Amino acid sequence: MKINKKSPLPIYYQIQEMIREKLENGEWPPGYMLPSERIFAEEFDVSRMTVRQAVTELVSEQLLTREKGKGTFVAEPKLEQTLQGLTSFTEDMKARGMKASSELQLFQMEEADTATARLLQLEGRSVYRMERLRLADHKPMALENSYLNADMFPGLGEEAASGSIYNRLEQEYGITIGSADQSLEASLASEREAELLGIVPGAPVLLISRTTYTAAGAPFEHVISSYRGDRYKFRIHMPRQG
Amino acid sequence: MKINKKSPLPIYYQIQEMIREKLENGEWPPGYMLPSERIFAEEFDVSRMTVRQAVTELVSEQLLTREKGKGTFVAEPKLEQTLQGLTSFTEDMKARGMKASSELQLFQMEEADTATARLLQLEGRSVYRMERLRLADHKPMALENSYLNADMFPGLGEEAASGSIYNRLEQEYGITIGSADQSLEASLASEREAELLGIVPGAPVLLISRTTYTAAGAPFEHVISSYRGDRYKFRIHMPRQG
DNA sequence: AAAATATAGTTGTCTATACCAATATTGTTA
DNA sequence: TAACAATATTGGTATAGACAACTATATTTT
Repeated sequence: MKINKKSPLPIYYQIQEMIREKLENGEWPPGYMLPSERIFAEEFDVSRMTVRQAVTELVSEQLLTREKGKGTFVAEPKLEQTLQGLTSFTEDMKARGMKASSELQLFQMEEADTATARLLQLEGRSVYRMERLRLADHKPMALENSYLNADMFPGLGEEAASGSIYNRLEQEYGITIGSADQSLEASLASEREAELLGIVPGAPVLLISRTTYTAAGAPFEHVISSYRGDRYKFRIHMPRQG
Repeated sequence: MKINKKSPLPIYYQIQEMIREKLENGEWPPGYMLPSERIFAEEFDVSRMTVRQAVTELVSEQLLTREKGKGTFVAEPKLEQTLQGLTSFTEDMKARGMKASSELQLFQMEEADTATARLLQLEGRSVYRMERLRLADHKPMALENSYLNADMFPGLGEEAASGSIYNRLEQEYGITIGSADQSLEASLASEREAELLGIVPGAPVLLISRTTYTAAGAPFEHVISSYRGDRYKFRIHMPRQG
């Protein structure tokens, strides 16, 4: 509960981070009333406007809510959080109360086809291709084909397929994951898909295609997954207007 | 380009709305550099901080971007906008460059089944049910079944099925559309679906299920749509971490 | 006891100013 | 002309204070 006025970090930012930490570690639970702006200002010996600047951003992130005449309160958890962590099969299954695992079917470097090269904006045409059978509670759920821009991740080995690949890309290759485009369509299982997924050819599958971008806007990954139609529903919450 | 200092509306809000209007009518296109905060302040004869308050919110909405030492600029259109207006079939098709139309198959008041009653949190069990065949460029695209809470919209007639039903609900019944939950899954066309959609039974269809809530959080509509798998892809952009 | 009133505390809005940091522009020099 | 330096402009941070609008509580009046 201290700030450093001589830090190069802005005061409002220090206060903001302090509050954020209280929220994250649960010290200030949903519904909790924060100290008033004047109390904050006095405690830190800063102007009230500086406190307001710290709080305003957290309010716009919907972590806090302000009520005129009453106070500032910790917001209820956003339903919107369903959107986050959704890229990861592991996270997705965890949220559904299932245990995720996978069987590596294939890992190799290869020449990208035209569509993939275009999506990944490839200079050269080398991609890592990774095919994994995704299991939920040890039962087949999806067949996933990933294509990674090989130029961006030199020396990536087969062991990357196990564990959290995103963490590794962020830590070892210094990228920051930004946004993603996804498309979903209904299709029928091919022979190979059917065999691996344990369904009959022609059974319905949900085809999910995703392109993931770095925070800088560079596409680095393209994934095409076939989910068993009888086991998987894609859920999404749309905050406003739809 | 005027503000009214004696209006009960806050000055920062008036400035904000003025800017918003310039953005919406295209007077200030993407990339356009806004007058500097000091210019604004002088022009309106207000404090620079007041101008900043107006701009800050628009920046947090990603309609504007600020660059230190350079200026404040109109942001490029958000890809995220694909999320908005997505509830409406008409809007969706328009965004895809196609013309939407529909054929009303059924409109009646009926008793809700258990699942629908639960989703809509019905007191009574009356719902309007509306079945519409949705066409894009005059070709069948989806079969849509809507269930509306009848208690909330007394006297709704068959003519509601044509035109923008959301506008009507907002204007005549005073609701404000808030959020929505959607789920997507792959399935196979039933006999009836196949006939209306012009495909063979067992062809892949994308089942989209949506529950729409008012801004106050009350569910008022549940829609189940079957989209032709060969003609429709559901696209979504996930801003961060997604 | 109930109703009206005062009071204190909260966020909301706004001012006028000051200085900092990053960038763009202009002027000067080699 | 090119490189460098000075200046101007822009947004970023921060202050100290003021009054308004709203809420809750305490007090007084009826």
